[in-house]
Amino acid sequence: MALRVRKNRVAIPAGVVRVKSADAAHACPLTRVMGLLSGAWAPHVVWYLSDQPRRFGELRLDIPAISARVLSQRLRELEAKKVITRAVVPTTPPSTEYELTALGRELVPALAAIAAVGEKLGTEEAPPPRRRRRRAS
Amino acid sequence: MALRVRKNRVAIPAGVVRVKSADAAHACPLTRVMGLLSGAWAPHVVWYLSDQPRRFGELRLDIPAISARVLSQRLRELEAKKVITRAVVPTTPPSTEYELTALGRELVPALAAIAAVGEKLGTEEAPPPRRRRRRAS
DNA sequence: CTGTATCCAAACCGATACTG
DNA sequence: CAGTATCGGTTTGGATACAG
Repeated sequence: MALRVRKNRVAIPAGVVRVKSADAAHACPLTRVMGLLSGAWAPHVVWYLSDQPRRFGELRLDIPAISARVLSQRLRELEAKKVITRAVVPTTPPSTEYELTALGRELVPALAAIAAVGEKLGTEEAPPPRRRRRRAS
Repeated sequence: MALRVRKNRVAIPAGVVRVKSADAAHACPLTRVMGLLSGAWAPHVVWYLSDQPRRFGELRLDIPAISARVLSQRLRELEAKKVITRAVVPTTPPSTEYELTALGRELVPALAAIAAVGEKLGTEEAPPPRRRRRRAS
């Protein structure tokens, strides 16, 4: 993995190299996992699925701020990435069970670590994730 | 914090409540931290800053895929959120030192957990984070 | 109940060019 | 070196309405 920008490579004077951080050793392990959790809500989905399998509507209640559209999108993406499984229970009315796969469960400790930080920061005021104001009209 | 969607609230028959997951107990601790790491590159910035303070150009080399514009944006956002500090060293040419704050260091373990998962998944092929194809023209 | 389709806004990102 | 300005493109997300 070439360690240099494509276009605007900055010329660092040889000898001023302070510390070669990205040495392919612990290069970008974040990238892989981040790819699995793309989108602001994917982590929440996995998180709420970590307790036990849940259904669409339950997840919707777990994450009030999410819209059905986005929840559906993330769910299908996570399914495609083998992070969760989708099981349709042919009842009336039909219901679906979403559950973490082995891969998905791998992510839980990481999310737990994040949640732990959140708890620790805790009480401090927390700016809402990313509220969008609807246009004034 | 009302546990119900604003508009499209789904009516779950009372008695079918499987498990009350989001009970304000371990509600959404992710949200707070996610807000700190908004954007696909913010985690990387914090991650590469976890070793030691680094300069703008160094971070740019650490994260080849990032553009100067976005790096600058994230840097200023993280500074505003008190995750990092910016110190301008009045030399010629001028240089700047970015360093994690106490808050920023809180995030490192969480990122380490993510990185650990990434390492564990490791060798498996990893779809690039979110490569954008430039337009064909 | 479980989604999907449209419409629209905002966040995010890269390339390039330019300033102090 | 350290940024910012501008431009255009992609991605994510909310609201609403509607379908199986």
